[in-house]
Amino acid sequence: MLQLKDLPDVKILTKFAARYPEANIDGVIQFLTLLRVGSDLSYALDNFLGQYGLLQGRWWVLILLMREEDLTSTPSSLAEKAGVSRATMTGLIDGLDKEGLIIRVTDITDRRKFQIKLTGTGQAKLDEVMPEYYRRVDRLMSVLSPVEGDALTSMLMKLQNNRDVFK
Amino acid sequence: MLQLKDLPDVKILTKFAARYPEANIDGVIQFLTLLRVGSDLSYALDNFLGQYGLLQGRWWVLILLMREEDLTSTPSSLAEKAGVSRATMTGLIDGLDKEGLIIRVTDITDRRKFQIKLTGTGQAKLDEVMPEYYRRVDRLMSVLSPVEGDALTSMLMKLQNNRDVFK
DNA sequence: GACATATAGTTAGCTGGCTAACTATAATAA
DNA sequence: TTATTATAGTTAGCCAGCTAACTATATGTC
Repeated sequence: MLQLKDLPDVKILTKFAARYPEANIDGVIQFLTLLRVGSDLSYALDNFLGQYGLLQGRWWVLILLMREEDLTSTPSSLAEKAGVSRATMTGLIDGLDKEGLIIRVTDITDRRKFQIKLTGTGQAKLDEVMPEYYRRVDRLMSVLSPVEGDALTSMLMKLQNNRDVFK
Repeated sequence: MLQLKDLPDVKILTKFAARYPEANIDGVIQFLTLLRVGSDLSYALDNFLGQYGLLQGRWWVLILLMREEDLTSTPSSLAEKAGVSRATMTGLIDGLDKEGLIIRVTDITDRRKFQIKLTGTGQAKLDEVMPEYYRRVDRLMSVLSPVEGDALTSMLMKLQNNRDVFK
């Protein structure tokens, strides 16, 4: 959620630095900026998807299904790939099912399972959203040169791999 | 929420590129990486704060109060600076109040308002959390050189200022 | 001064996450 | 074969956001 509408000014930084000398101001600003930009972009994406009646969770399920050769997967596998709990995936699938974007097919070989399949309607929804999505992302990222873009990803991955410092 | 546990492989990318030729693969990967790293780091931070009985929302309120000369602010102002709705701020303040980390003081000049003040207990909580927080952030960001860190912030701000492409 | 409008804060009800507990089924080990 | 353990999915209940509607108070205009 953290938005940090207010970057601290010099006076504030001085106050905090006096009380907490271990603070590395530059690092903190970089860190907070990353959190803020990530959260704002995520919000912007949700907003965009909302114009098509989707949100990140549902949209992502459709994409994961389209990735599959037979447009089919299981709730567990989808949950893992989307990074949500199985309980959450149940809810996402319920919603997509109601709107006819996917169907639940019972699995003959294992009666605990369902196979979730992207419907024609679901594919049509993706065909409606994705071209515009790609155009927007392209426009967004166009402020970075290819070299910068690579550098960004590489730095982000370094941080990602180092995130267990918070553990 | 979007976690993208699974970056797409070449076969998948080819499939999507065939159907959606407007896709700029590099840009999409950079974008999704940014969302993912931002969300994972935010999650890691919440996890860290949780060890002290805090979450980002409450922690942020305490910091905003400490920033003030007289350790005092109003719910509206806090809401705006924290980037949450006033309704959400009511809930955050309720929680902090119950734990004695802040107090509500009625405003004499405008009876619609409260002044929210950081208590000694609240300051003590910050004194407990912040040094360790700064150490963790310092360790996290230490994988980037100062030059890289500056470049990261500068690129992030470019993207931030360009996020209305999703509007 | 009285009425209309604006502002501060709260409440109610929605949403999409989560965990933990549950049911059904499958797999494994005695 | 039966008992145990593991797995798939759902349900129930919690949490922290949100918006919209509400109450109380201030402000501004006729």
